[in-house]
Amino acid sequence: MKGHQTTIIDIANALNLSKSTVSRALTGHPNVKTKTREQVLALAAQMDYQRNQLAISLLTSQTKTIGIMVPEFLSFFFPKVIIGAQEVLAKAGYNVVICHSNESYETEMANARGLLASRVDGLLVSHTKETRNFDHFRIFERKGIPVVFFNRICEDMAVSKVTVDDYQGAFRAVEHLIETGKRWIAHLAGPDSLQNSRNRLNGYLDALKKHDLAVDSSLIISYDLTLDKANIYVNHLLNLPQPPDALFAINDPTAIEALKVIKARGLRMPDDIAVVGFSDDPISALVEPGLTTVAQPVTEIGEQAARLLLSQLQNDDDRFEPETVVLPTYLIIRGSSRPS
Amino acid sequence: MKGHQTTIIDIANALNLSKSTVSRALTGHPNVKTKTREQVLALAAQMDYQRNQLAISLLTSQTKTIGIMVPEFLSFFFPKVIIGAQEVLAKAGYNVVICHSNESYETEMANARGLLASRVDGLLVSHTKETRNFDHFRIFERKGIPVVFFNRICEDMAVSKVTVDDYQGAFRAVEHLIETGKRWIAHLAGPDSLQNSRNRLNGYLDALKKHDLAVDSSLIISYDLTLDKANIYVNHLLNLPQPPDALFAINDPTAIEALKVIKARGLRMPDDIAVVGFSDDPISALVEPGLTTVAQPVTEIGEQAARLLLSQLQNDDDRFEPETVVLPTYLIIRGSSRPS
DNA sequence: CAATTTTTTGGGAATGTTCCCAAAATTTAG
DNA sequence: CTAAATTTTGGGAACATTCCCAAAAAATTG
Repeated sequence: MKGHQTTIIDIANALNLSKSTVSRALTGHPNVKTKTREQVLALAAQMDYQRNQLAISLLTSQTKTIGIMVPEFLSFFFPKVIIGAQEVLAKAGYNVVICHSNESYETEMANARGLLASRVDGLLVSHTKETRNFDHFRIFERKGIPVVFFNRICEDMAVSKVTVDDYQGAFRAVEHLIETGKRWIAHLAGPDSLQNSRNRLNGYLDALKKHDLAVDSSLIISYDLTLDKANIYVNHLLNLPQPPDALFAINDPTAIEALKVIKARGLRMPDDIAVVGFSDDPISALVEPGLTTVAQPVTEIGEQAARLLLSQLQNDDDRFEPETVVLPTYLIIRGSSRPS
Repeated sequence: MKGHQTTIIDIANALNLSKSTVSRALTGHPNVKTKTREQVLALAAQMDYQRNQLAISLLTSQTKTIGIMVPEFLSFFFPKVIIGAQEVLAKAGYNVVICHSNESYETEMANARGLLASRVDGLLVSHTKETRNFDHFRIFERKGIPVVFFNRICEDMAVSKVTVDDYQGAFRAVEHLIETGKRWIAHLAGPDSLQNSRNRLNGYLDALKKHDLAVDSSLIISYDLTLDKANIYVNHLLNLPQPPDALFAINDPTAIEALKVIKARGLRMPDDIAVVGFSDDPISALVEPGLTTVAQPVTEIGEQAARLLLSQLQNDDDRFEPETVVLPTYLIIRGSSRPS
């Protein structure tokens, strides 16, 4: 008994039927005598029969499984995206396999190989900050397995993509700081490898330009998103001969780290220095002062990515045109920048 | 070309070899001429060959995949457990499929069916708060697929389990409140369906008893962990003729909701009312005042659960003895209860 | 150089399922 | 009651792989 799972052949033998008939009864095929179907169903339930998806997938060469690759899932962002995607995919009868690469390029490649071997039907990807070579994703493209990028996207691949308007969000955030009278605005930027880092940086730069403010390169620091580094850089900025009167951070964890440093130094927010983050992490509403931040429709990113993938999965007969969806962001103003 | 993945037969035909030889070359079997192996490997790389795990799993009847079922993964807790488990399992050559049931019993059952159909080799489970019937997990047991419960465990099943010492943690937390002079301590408890809720409640009760404090049932409220309810109940407690001077909450999100209500009412912490949570959510260190909380070794829960599963997976020849691991908790005292 | 040993290769079964086509059983019509 | 039509069932191929056993090729020995 050990290790042996009930198969349709076990049921067929027990009832003196052929596996074909049992298969038909189980899958709800119409051409089965009612009595036969009932017998099969009853025995299947009794024997804990559970269809073997491996065999079916092997035969039909589709697994009805989508791989989702994310760089991490300790912050609220990626789990929430996944939930959005999963809901849409589940409705279409797809399962989901989640891989997190822990921001490691090596792990990401290994995961991609694994998903390829387990024959996922499609892929939703947000790559690591280390990823500069995308060959492990191009294999999917070559094999005709649809790939959709979200949040962190690869510009060079002709596949569907979902992002938020990072440029506009950053622009609006910095303009808000300028409107509240800030003139010497620092930017803790993300790594250059991420397209959304670059877009946010450009939004920052253009907002300064629009308002005829000088861009000072000593106020712009790109870093790798590890929080202990954020701490160092914020301290560095505050130690400058002319410290900034505002800080726009690449994301909320970074901004909150800045809040800690600023509070520890006894500076007042926003009077001495205002802070704005990006992503509206739930924590941001709870810290004191509340963190002004650029919010994005997180669940919708997942939903949209899933929809783009599904549409590609369904219309595979003719040539597919990749699509890019850019979702809007909106500024949430809280105590860290609201003029008193 | 479309939809067709390269197989060993494609390679075999191209090189005028049999599929057996190609298979051997690819799997590193020793009995292959070096030159043949090189040819096969070169062509495989060139043709983007990727072994079909479905076929292998079907043949060997093991998928080298472990299912992890969690009720949610928006809070930091479950992702962190998953990361711990995944690390241990990956080292042993296992992949992981994550299912979240969104606290829905129906979804949990559907997920269990899915994992059964896709033939996972084992299961790590933390069930939903709705789950009272565990038949969908017993099927795995009956089929000889090892199951390990963690965090939220089913007492009635003779399988391995990993928990923290909820009783001791709660006891210590409440004793701490008593030591700081609190005498009228409320408890916002979790649903009765969760074993850890019951254990924490017992720890609370026994701490009161040990210090000869009266247990007042109006100060104990069980609820379903939805935060808007928490808000209502905290307000209710504060409106009592004799409001509590301390609150022990089932978890940190609940405690933080309480903090909000208390601050909105202009009460001082911990003088007017002290608050203690459970689980040491990262947010708890950031709110003001900092939240006193019972911390637990989160990643280790996942690691231990994975190890228990692996040991069961490896020694399947003889009878297996289920094991229960109880990990220690420790109290972190912050501003919400530290006497001024 | 034949005989023996060793290395390398090929053929076929097995895994669990679906689906097509043919065969058998049942129902309907004349 | 037979013939035709319909319903129900069975047999076998196919999916991609591994592994066992036998066959072929190469290497070694006397």
